[in-house]
Amino acid sequence: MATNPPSTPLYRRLALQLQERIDAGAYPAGARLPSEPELSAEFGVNRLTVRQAVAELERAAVVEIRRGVGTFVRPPAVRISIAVDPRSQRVDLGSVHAALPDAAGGASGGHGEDGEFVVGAPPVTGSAEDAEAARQLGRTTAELSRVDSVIRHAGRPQAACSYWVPYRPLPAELVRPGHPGNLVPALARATGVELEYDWRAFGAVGADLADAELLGVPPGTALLVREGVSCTPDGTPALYVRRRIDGSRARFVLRFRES
Amino acid sequence: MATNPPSTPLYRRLALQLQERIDAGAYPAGARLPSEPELSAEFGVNRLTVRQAVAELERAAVVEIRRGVGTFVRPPAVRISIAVDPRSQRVDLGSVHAALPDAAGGASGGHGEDGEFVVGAPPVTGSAEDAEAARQLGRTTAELSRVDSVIRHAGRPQAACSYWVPYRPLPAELVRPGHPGNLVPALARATGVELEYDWRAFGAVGADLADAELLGVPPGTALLVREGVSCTPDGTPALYVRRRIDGSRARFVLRFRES
DNA sequence: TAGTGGTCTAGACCACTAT
DNA sequence: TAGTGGTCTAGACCACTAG
Repeated sequence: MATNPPSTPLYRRLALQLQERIDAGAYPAGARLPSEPELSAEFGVNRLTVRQAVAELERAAVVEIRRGVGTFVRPPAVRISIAVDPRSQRVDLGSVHAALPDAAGGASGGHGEDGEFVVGAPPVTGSAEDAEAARQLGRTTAELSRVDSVIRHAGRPQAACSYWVPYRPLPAELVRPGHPGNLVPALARATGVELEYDWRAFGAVGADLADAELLGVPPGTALLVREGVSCTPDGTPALYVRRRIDGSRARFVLRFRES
Repeated sequence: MATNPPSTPLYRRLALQLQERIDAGAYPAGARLPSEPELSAEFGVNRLTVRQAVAELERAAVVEIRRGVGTFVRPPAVRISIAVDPRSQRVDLGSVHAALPDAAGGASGGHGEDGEFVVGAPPVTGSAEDAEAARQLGRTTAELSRVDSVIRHAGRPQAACSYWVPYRPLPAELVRPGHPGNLVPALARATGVELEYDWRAFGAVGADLADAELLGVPPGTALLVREGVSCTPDGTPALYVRRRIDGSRARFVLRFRES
């Protein structure tokens, strides 16, 4: 890179230069960046340094790396907007199910693979997630059942979901890997309770290795987390749910004005 | 690592092994992991491979790397809960300002540095963010002013904020790097309008290089994004705001039940 | 000063995608 | 097959933190 390190590491200066080129339109949206050996030669740095720079841009969702093909400038994010009615209290509105059909997906899609699919019913152990669920439901982990699922749409996994209920055992057919449709109503039926919102929270977290695998994204990808407790009409906590959604593909919207 | 690659790369298998040890309590929360040379020797792999594994765990918020000190298992996330009243329509509720005083920060804190600080008023160009703001406000970029700020608390930057208003120029003192307190009311006063929510959305994104710098986190860190439009009582869009908050430090909560 | 993580290089080989 | 990105090694030097 010619100049001396002004304390900023080489790979970051390289990333900034590439970012500048993209912002300036030298590499427009959809365009392929020069290959790693080409960048390596142009800037006079090792290929690994190039990779480190490009990896940062990928994590910032600036470029998309396609193995065996090249690295491409991402077009402006097109994200599914999932409506959350701030006033509605019943049922699990704002769910990914409700929103996905309206998705303005660029790629065609059209598979028989859409829907929610159980991926397993892991035992509730003392893991951090399980402990949190127990705390939220005011139970011990021994009283809880857990179901994990994936919601697929347009041929891609879009959301990873985990549900905890203070009820066990769950019916075998509900828990068998397959596609029982929307899990929240199914769980409500199975446990014999009516569900309404208690609270929901939005957070962000880097994908851990398991979620990365489930969602088909690199570990560390920014995920939007929507978690919360639903309860029976008398206020008894009856469901803790935690959904992880690829942040570059979806967002939740609250509208405050009529019309 | 002894065995042959079962198609899963070495560094990921290493990451999984470390994750297992952490889950099993071999490295409890707060404990220091073996140093990179130690892990390198123990598993018989190159130090760079170790680093790649540990870097994944860091991005998944499993460990925290402290330069010159070591790598430590992160304790269960303690995140600020920022309340969003789903029914309230006036003012900028759910703001970071309102929530920060209640923060259950483990570290002491107690600095005179808390508050919102203007970091600049960059010209509104054709950047992707500026274009989005113009679209949301129904204006051209030439009509907009922009202010960027950082909200600091407990000695740390907690949120990066950008505001766009269809009004220019803004008063110089509002835009001068410093600490004008809460910017939303200040902007409302400066532009002479009353603000109420139109909509707010929650998303997640990896920190780009600029936000990483502002927030003091590694690029690619999962950020919680809260964006939206506020308008005048007659429905004219008057403010587009976009806040980025370190996802491991905060979340937004909507409560649906009274009490 | 000793030990930790951070950066960078050179070179090798592999896996995937397109043609 | 040729070209792309993915993984891994060996070794060097630097920057930061603690005692």
